[in-house]
Amino acid sequence: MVRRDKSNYIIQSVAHALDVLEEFRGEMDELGVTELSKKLKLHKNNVFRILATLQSRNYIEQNRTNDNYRLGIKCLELGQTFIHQRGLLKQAQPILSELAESSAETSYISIIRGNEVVYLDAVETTSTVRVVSRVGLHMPVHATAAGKALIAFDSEEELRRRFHSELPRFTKNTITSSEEILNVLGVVREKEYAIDQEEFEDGLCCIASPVRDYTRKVIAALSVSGPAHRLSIDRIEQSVGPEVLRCAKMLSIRLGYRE
Amino acid sequence: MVRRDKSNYIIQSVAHALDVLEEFRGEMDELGVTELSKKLKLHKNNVFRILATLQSRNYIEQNRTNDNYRLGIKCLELGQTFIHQRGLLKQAQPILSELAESSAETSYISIIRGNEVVYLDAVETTSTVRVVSRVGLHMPVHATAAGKALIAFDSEEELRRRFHSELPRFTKNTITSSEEILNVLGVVREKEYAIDQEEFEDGLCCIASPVRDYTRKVIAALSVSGPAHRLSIDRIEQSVGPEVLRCAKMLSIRLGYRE
DNA sequence: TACATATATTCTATAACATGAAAGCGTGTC
DNA sequence: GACACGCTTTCATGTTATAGAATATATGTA
Repeated sequence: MVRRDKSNYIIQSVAHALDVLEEFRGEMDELGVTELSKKLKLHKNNVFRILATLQSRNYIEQNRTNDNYRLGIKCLELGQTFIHQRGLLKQAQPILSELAESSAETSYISIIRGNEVVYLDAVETTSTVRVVSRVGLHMPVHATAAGKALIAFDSEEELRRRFHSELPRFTKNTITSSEEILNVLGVVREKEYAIDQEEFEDGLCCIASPVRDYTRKVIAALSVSGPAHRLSIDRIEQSVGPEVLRCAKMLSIRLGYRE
Repeated sequence: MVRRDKSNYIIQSVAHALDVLEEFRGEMDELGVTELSKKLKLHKNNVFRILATLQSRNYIEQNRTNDNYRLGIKCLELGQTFIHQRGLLKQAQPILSELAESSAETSYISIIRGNEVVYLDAVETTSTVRVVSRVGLHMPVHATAAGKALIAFDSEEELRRRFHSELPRFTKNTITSSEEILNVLGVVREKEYAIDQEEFEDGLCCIASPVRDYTRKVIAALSVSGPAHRLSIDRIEQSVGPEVLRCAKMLSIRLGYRE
């Protein structure tokens, strides 16, 4: 079906009401009927009735001393509902499942706390060889894919502040040079996903991609981890890497991110 | 005039739209047209058109994979606007009072709008020599302490975009060189408070400190202003500056800021 | 494959109601 | 007191929101 544009179905009176509501976004937090009427080219009686309707639901309230109108508490509640419903873990759940299935590895959602990655949730792989779950663990930023994805888009100043000396080693693959990690992060920024090839734990590889929200900032990392023998460079670059990136972008959109 | 109850002026179609919007408050974050139609006893076509209208303004968005609808980013923005317009002033009130008392000068809370500082509220000094209140006034960012505090933490790119040519002069002390203002802002970032020494108005000095909220961004400036003869450099650096900073930090915490 | 079901979307005509015009009321200023 | 201004109230009509039905698509089942 070729869908008609939804603008064909707009209800004019509702749109006018939204016009009124949106006038309160400006620098003036209190507005009068006449002022709104002039700004919106609506008759005063119309503005009054729209305000009365919005006021009846507490989206708008009236300052009794000067008769001006301002936003009401319902606006705050609506915003809080948005935040609640669009919460990270809730929105991540279906995407973690999808990623675990499509990659056949364990998927994770993690955040940054100081210099550590915190794994918040996971969906296990169905493969026969499993790795130990990381949920609840704190891990070093520089030696994990999730950590790299979480910080890759920080400012250069912030990154230099974070990496100014030799980094702790965990395996023979761990990157311990600040200079080298900064280079790797440049690659992460280009590819939009990060890799950990047995840098934190022998035999374990991870791929992670940044997740953003309505603030447009990286707020989490979506990642997949599995044994090195299953996660070859080929498989990472041809299949799992782009899949993690795709899922991370999907999650970002669900969290209100707009490119 | 005995005012009639405003329920006499409610616009039914707008009320229906608000009914639809409010159905998204529950645990179900995604809802379909038919479900909403049944819950609200509105015809499906009506619900569809209301959703289309709300969607055109981003109060509602549609999940493309399952055709369900959910709250859109505008709800968050509306909530944020409410917080901005109502939360700040309410939380600032007691701190303005405290600061006016401890500094024995007039305290202000102000925000930035474009290239101007807007003074939202003030608590007067109890000193015998008073200055004219600035509440409601718009003033140039570069020539006021509040303006400097509001922009000091913008990115260098943003600051260079803002200050790229000669700045307007108000007094013999006004900083008119873009290069110099950028240097001064560096000092503001170090001290976490800004000074205006008769730069906008002869005989008037101000000290301002940035106020942040849960977004971790600078959203307002807390300031003190008084006559130059009372606000010596010594007094500013030894007493009033740190006091303004302390109060600004207190207000930041009240607004949800966490270091 | 055919059929049933469910849902979002599309179309249309009419009567309901949103709009526009004007009047009323309260407050402030000269 | 006269006038200006802004919010609120009243009323009639014509615009448009509503109600009813149809359409298109996807999914599930036999």
